[in-house]
Amino acid sequence: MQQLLKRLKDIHHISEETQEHLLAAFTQVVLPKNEYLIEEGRTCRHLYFLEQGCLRGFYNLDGKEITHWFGFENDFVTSFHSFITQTPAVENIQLMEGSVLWSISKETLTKLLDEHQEVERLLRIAYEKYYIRLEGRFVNSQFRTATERYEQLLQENSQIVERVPLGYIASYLGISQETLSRVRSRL
Amino acid sequence: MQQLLKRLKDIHHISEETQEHLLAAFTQVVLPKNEYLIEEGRTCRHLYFLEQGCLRGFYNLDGKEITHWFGFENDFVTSFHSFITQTPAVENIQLMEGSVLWSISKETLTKLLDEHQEVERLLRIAYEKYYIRLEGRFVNSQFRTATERYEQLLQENSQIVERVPLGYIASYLGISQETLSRVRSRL
DNA sequence: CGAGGCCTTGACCGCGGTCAATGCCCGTGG
DNA sequence: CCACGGGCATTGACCGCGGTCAAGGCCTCG
Repeated sequence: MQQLLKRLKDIHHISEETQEHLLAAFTQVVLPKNEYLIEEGRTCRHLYFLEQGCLRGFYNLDGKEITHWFGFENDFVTSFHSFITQTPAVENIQLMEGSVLWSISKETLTKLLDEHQEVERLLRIAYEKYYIRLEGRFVNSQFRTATERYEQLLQENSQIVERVPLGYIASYLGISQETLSRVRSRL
Repeated sequence: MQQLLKRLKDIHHISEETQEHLLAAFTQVVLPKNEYLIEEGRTCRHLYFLEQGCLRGFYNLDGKEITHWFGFENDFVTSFHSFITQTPAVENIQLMEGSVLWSISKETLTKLLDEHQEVERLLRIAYEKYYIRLEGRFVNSQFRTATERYEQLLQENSQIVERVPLGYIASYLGISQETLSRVRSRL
């Protein structure tokens, strides 16, 4: 809970009063490894803060699972498309470790947004950050060889390599598991 | 100007009073073909609304220009990374046609955000939309063959094909111009 | 001890990149 | 009016990166 509050305050200053209302809006969720947070086809009604653990977002393409992002400690996670539009998700979110999360429903968030201008600003700034993070990934994803992608991952997100099975990492990088294995053997 | 107002109202309802303040904050800019809106290395201090015309965002990689997005009528455009963080841009934005734009400075926008909760909400919702749009592009960019990418572009953004040189489209799709040409000849 | 998950290694080959030549269209100037 | 040059697109030759298929090694866990 303190972790969540600290993360929120890192985004933008929050008054004492709003802090209380914010924290009261979140509910703790503890789930075991391999559990699903969201399944494809169902509408995602919650936004989660990941206090402890890690998870992956993946979708199915021609019968294969494509992992396209990972979440770690202090990330806000959900199927954004589904959560924002309240339409069925095209992706799944699955825990890769037993995790501790804090959950807030769409309705509760909407209420907070109506009642506290600070929350509106907080969310706007959070979106800004998430937008440019995604943009950065997008720009780096094209026009790089398999080796370059892996080396960049090592430099910028080495915890992924340490905590995640190689098969997931391969599809995250947009290459096959076999190619990733060969890249690693050449170091 | 009416176009800009309509676009804003499409995002979220705005009171009469806020409407006036919003419109007063924008300045018209008319620029000829090939002009730059933003150049790499300079910090981007304005957000633009594109009323008429079209443009491209591109960055340099190993001496080649990589066009990674296009803007058309009714788009809000800027180098988001640079505009949000107020650090030097890594990309360029260049007009592909003579264009009519409406410009708002970072300072003016910040002031509006402080004074009108509605603007804060408007921007938050705009970011939501832009975020899921980018996410969609990202998911579709990997694991598709050159032919699939082009066919999808034809279906979803046929105006790009009609208004933009093929060389730009090729790098937008993440393929070489020659490959795009061959894909097109096979129809 | 066997089964299954995870990773590695080998053989093969096709997609798509690079390089280079050529064609086509258009604006500009002699 | 035609000639020339530049921008844009097409086409061919070549070949390497990385994908697929398949086999095998190495854990861990029941």
